[in-house]
Amino acid sequence: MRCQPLILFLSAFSYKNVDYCHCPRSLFVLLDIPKQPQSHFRFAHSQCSSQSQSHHFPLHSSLFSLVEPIICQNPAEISSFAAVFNFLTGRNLLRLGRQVHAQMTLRLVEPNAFLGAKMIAMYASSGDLDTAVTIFDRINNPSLLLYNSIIRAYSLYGYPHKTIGIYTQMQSLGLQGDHFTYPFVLKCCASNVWMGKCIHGISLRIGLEIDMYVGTSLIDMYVKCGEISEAHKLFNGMIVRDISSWNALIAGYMKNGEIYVAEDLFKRMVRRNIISWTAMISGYTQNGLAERALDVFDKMMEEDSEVKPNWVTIMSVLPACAHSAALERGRKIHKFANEIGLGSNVSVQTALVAMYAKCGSLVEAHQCFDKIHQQKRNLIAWNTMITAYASHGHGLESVSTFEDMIRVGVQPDTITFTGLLSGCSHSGLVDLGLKYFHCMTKSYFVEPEVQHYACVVDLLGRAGRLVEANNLINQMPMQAGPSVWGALLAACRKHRNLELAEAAAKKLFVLEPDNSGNFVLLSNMYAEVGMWKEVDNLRAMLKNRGMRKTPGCSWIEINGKAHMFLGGDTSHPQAKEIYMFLKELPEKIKGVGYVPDTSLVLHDVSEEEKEHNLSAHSEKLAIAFGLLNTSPGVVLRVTKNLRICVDCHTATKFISKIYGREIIVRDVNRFHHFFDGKCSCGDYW
DNA sequence: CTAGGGTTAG
Repeated sequence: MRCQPLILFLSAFSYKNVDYCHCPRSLFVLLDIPKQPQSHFRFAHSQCSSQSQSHHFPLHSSLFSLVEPIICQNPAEISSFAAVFNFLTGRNLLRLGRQVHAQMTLRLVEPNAFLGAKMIAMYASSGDLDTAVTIFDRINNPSLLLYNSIIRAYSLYGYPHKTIGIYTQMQSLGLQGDHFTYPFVLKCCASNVWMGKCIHGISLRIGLEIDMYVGTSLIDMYVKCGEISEAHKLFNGMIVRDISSWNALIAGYMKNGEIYVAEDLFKRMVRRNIISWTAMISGYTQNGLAERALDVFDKMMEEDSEVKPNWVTIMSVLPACAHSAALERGRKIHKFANEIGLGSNVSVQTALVAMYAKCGSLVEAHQCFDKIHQQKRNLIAWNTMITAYASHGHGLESVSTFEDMIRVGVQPDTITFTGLLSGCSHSGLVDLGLKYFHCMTKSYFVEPEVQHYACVVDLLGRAGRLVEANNLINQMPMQAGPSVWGALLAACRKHRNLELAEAAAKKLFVLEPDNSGNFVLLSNMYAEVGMWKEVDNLRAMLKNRGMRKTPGCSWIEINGKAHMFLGGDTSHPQAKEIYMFLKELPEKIKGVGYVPDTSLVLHDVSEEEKEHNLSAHSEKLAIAFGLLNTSPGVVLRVTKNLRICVDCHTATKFISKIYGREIIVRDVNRFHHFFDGKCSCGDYW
């Protein structure tokens, strides 16, 4: 094989699309390796340092034999090596890169600033920042290009201090930085407006603010520092505006909760790309408007055929399905993701696991997790699966998944333990949970945080060990947050400890003054023991603060369409049938042992809600609607915005028995699988 | 070179 064309080819291919027709056949081996999306940067980092490295690079020796002739024929050619490193950049081929590097060293090729920059780019993109830094340190006559590549590396790895340090060092050498430097330096000012403003000033002084990339980076910087008006000012003053400048501003307004401004900007855009659409979709999701997110996704698919959804788009729309428990929608998007070749993207797969779990289909969630290639299973993927099991009350599976994760050498983090501990508490695995809690620092190097304490308070509390739970709160090394007191309050409700409940509620009224749920819970406890004066006091407090009890709301998806019910709702077209069904229900299930729990009827907060008697609870309406509109054997999946009430829980158990149905209810904090008269929570929720 | 991003407790 002649080598010069190969070098030319490699360098050309690294920059632009190349006409494939003239390539030697063997080169297709090289061509088949896609450039990795940038996120692999971060993950490659941890993957490469784990022991399973060798599985990543099965192609190395054959690839190396392709690259070798170039090196052999031009042993001292800096440009040959530069072309090869350039090609390897972004392809996650660390070992091959190291082989080339070794050959280079053997042939006594000393890298200059140009070659050094290419090497740094290769190492940084393959997850080996340390080597990139070493190379940088050894180059004697650094150039702007060299500085840019190390700044890029540091900034993408998320080391703001290092980036700024190198940038300062560069300045002290008299190198100003160019339009390639500033986007990366600005990325590091995300939470430091002061620094951002300094860099902004410098870029103005050297006349870079007219650069599109620098301009957009400045907008993004101000957005990330929470100074949206500053960002908008910059946007207005920009001479050359790009789609990305609009996108950055739209995303900023969405993050700031100013949806209308974002919508207006989006409407005013002359041209939109996939990022504009994705910004809208994820913006809606972030602001809790899942339905709108799904609508925008559909609209994009209908109206804008130019635009092609990518993995970020899919990842942004799946949480919207999860949020609204739209299982059918989620399945469709899953199919679509497979069609456009995103089926083996870890991030998409992880989003799928979460979506299926949150839509109540633990089976499909697990199937998706299984399909994630062993080596690609990163921290987030494991966390998602552990949390999925936890929310479905499969504590033992949470634990065994956690142990698998440890076995394959993935280091757990704080979220892993919240998942694991909540799994233990949802399943009543008190001792196991306590064991993990007590050894998490020593064995796994994860320091307990507030949310872990909340899980353990919940764990002890559900089991009735209220005094221990309370003691734990007193021993906490940090301030107990709302989640901790909330867990204690819920436990006190379950085990009827009014004294502790009052203490917990008192804290919560201060910590969460807008959460009516705490008032309602305590009021229900007073009512249970007939302390009506206290009930009245709490009602008055609610009223004074202008709050109302959050109305109960449930929905069920049938044939891909969501049907929503409020407590006592009569507005549904089939309301008559539903109420007829519910009227006859108690008599039917009394036959198999149902005893209505009417205690809660008396405790509704406001008078007008008294009419919403037990049979009209929103979850019952949804279940009745489901039974009336599906064929026998179909699984019913109901989602509720609050916790399921005791009577509905009991009734649903009996319904599952006499109708032979599997009914899956997602309430605010967990899943209940009803089947054959039993619930997966074991009445432990 | 810039813009969009999957996992968190009651």
